[in-house]
Amino acid sequence: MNYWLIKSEPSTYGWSDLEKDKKTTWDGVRNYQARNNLQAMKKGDLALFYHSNEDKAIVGIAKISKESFQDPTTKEPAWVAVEVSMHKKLKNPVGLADVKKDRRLANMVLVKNSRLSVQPVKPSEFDVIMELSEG
DNA sequence: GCCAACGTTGGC
DNA sequence: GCCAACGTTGGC
Repeated sequence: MNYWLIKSEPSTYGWSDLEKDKKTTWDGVRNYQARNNLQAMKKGDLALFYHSNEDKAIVGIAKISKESFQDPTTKEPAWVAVEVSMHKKLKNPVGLADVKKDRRLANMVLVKNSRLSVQPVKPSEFDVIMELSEG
């Protein structure tokens, strides 16, 4: 089981949208590194759901419910999408500032390469996020 | 709204 | 194959 972090601007598609939809197609990724991460996702993997720009916080956990397939928003075979389902809302959002404050998370991709929209997360990092979300 | 960081494009 | 120019993302 692998862990990931997916980013979205809440005004474009936020956690509340996923709660309403229950599941959604994670498409529109046009970055090779992010694409490679999408392709590496396995059914049942968990992904932290991060709100960029407005919130700057991890707000929930999504579950990969369908492994990578052709991105329906383009004909170019280079790009793929996955389907994610609503899994669990965090008790408390974990803000970017909280992540940066915690020494155990100093090497998170979110900190090191904040622009990457689909990131791998280490199990140990995932555990720390869970701990922080408990308040 | 600004700008730094990063990725991509295209001329040479 | 290098690198300057440009566009985009996202934190502040």
